[in-house]
Amino acid sequence: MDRITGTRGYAIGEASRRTGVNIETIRYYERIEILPRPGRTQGGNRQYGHEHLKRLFFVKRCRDLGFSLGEIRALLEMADRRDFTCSDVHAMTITHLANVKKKLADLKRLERVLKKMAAECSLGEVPGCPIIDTLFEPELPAK
Amino acid sequence: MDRITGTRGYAIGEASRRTGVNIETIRYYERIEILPRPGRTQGGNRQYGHEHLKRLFFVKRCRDLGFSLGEIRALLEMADRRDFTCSDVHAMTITHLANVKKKLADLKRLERVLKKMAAECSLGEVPGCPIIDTLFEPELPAK
DNA sequence: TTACGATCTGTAGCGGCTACAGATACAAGG
DNA sequence: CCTTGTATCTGTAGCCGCTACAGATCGTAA
Repeated sequence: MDRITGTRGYAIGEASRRTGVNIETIRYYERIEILPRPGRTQGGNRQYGHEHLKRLFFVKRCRDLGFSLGEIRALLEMADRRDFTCSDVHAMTITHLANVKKKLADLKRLERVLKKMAAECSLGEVPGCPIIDTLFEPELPAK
Repeated sequence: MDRITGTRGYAIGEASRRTGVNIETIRYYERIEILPRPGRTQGGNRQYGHEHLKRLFFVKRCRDLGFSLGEIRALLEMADRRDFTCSDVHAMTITHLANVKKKLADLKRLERVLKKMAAECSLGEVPGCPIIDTLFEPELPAK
């Protein structure tokens, strides 16, 4: 595309700054074929166009939303082939949402247990501690 | 200990069943020195005593509570040396609790965004989808 | 031209397991 | 005692999603 338009594109550092994706990570995405190979300068440096940045943004957003690279690959494939239906995407989103909800529930429980442990602690300066004692008990309370 | 008391102890499979820790994981913990090396039978099979199981329970509980193996190592070292004070442990717990709270907040945001995306979807059977469109936007809404 | 930063490739490491392969050990039945 | 079948053994490699090097080359401003 750069060749067609004649524009120079962005070096990898610039792409990194603009998308918030680490340079090493960008190269990693290329290696695992999440990101298509960009053009190169005569010397061999990568040159990214707007399409690449758009895709990188997409990947970053999905990662921020907790999608795995596998899921992202699936989403991108659908988007690339343009044969996806909205309900395909909806299904993936709902599945992912369910996972998130589950993690939320787990974390809430953790929070509760940790708070309880901390509250029971007398903060004494002598050895011995109810937290350690609790941890040595075989059962997680308040399952 | 087995030798002193003359009891046989538990084979690794039994220890795994009793603690809920995977066999491979038990061996892994031994390798990274979270769990002390157990005695062996004449043939070379591991034999665990109650102390080992107790420690395994401890590790499992901590993992379930989201502590890293590094944190667990620190807790165990304190417990082993018996020189820890309750406030040391309290501090670690509070730090960890803060991390959990942060993760909780992040996940809640994810949940909100995912719900919103899903709700905007018309579930149409034709190509094109507001979810994909949203994902291609550079900014995460509702930061 | 020279200097310095940016980028290049390739490889190895992180955490926390998990999954093999191929060799032994052990317990129960005949 | 011998066989069979399961359990366990060691060692190594793989998983995910990066991250961190090392050592070479590119690009650019003075």
